[in-house]
Amino acid sequence: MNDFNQRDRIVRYRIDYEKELNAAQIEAVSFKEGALLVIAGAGSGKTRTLTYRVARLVEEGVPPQSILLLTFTRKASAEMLSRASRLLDNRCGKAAGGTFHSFANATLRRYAAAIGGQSDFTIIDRSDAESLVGMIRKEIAKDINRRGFPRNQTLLNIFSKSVNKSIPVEEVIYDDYPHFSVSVAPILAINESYQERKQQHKLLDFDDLLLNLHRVLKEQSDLRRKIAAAYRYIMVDEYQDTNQIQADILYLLAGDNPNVMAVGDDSQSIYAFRGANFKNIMKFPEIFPGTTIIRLEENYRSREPILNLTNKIIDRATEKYEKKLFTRKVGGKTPCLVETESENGQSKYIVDRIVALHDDGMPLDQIAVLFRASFHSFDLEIELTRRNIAYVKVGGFRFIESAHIKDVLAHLRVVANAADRISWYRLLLLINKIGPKSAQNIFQAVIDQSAGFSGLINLRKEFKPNRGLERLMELFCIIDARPMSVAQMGEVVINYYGPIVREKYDDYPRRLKDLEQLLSIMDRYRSLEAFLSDMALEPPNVSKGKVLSPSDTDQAHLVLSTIHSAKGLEWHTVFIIWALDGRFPSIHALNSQADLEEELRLMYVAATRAREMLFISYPGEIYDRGSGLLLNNPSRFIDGIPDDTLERKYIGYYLDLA
DNA sequence: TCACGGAATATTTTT
DNA sequence: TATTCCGTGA
Repeated sequence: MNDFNQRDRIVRYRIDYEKELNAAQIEAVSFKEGALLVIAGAGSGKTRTLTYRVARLVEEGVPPQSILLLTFTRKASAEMLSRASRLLDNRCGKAAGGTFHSFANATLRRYAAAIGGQSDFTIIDRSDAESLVGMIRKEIAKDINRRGFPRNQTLLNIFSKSVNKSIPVEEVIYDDYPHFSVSVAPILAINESYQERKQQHKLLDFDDLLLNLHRVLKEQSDLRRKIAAAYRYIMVDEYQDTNQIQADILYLLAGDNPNVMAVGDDSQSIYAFRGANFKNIMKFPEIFPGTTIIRLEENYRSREPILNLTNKIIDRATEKYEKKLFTRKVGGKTPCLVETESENGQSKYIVDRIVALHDDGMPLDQIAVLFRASFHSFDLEIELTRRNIAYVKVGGFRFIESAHIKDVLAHLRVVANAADRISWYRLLLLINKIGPKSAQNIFQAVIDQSAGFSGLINLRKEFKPNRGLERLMELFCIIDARPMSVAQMGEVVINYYGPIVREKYDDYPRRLKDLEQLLSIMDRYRSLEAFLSDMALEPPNVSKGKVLSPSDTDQAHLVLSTIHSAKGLEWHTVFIIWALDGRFPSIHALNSQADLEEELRLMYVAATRAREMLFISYPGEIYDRGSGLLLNNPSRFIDGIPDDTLERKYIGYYLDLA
């Protein structure tokens, strides 16, 4: 028996852990020194365990500031910490929490001086990165013929994969994109130039955040020790979705006396496409010798018939930690597999069921419709609107990615970082009569002055501004003249941008509404830098066009969500749509065993979201335009499961109504 | 050098 | 079904 367990008897805890947790959970929560791996099955109280552990450590007298909770989204960590605060007291809120990316961002800015870097970098998202790559390829590789050369998007996928999997770019090409092998040289040249440009313009993409943090920790051992000493207790949630660099960062952060707790479920690893490697979780005990392993196998979420099905689904995975989930929630309805005669028949069936449930008194926010890809819900959305059912859509294309939002942000970004070439281009090209060439000249002239964004104002003589450019100069004069709050700055930018959006888009009223929404978000920030970082790192997850007006938020909404965005959540009733072989699994995953396994886990994640009722549906016959195939089989992940586990139904009565 | 129109080309999930 | 790219005319 170790010291800690002896103390356990003496200390009087304010929280009654024995009563609130099961044996395995208590073991995890009261674990103190060393490395701990918690293999937590779906619905086994993973979040609960992490939350109680934070509270427990604080009760033990650990200073909350020395606890670091790394999660998959910042929302998740904020929620856990606030739950811990409610359990114990608000000391728990002082623990540090966030994603690997947000932690990297904060750390790099804080220690910028010490590492000889700059703190006024801008974080660029995927589409920013794409336009940068686009600029470069035009300059250095204009002679490459279009055909047979990867698009910007693909180029970025290659670069990013190389970083996230810690393997050279060439190798990624040979392994995953053999058809581009002939273009290795120009691709490498573009990559090199891309890395240079980012440095020049003080831009960091998502991968750079992790890379830079990793490099700093690795190369500057004094600083590493300092940071490691600051965070004596580290917890990582969703460990199955970390990649190699994140695992390395964790190792370096943990220091020589690692107190690290990793929680995850290899069966729920669904982010391989961005370099996540579920084998990380298998390797954890090797990296931290002497790791204690605890399994949480009791499922508190789902009724037995649902769990029977999900156990059957994950049985088909070939590589996993063996675990057997069980539940005490016996009884309940057998999950249903529903074939409908068409896509619209599927939508109508779903809406009918939802209306029926709602009429029986079920709140709409207890129901979710989940799907593999964002566009799978288009037809359903039309049907829901027609029947007047309130819904929110999560995942897929986002609010923040729409052109008008990015336009406004570009103006703010050059204020924060005048070297941000992407944003200069973006905002200059909005102006009439200014194209790439003029934008380049103006950008260069601004940079040459090294007077920040306000350098633009002094260019009157050189560039003989037209009306549009004149207005932009006036805008920057206003911003330059006096200090402003984030929201005030947003307001003057939107005032400036108003005429542009009216001219550019027919649907400008809707877009102007979005900008209002953006303003109300800005209102919550005191520093422009923090606002911009957050917009890149954790933008509002609600899809575009579905931004809620404040009056709407009280009302319960049906949830439509991609499965990826549904991770960690649960509902009373869950519908999984488009469980059609070729859609789910996606047609593009069919020729790779690893991809198929990932899709299988995705189906598992979707099905384990349900507490009481689960419906899986697919349209009976769909012609796939892309491949020319006729898709007419249910998803292989649920096909062939006996009727007593998954009840089959065919719904054909909508045929005449379509 | 810019703007516009027609043609070509496709995957999806997110920090 | 959109979006993105290229060539042409002003």
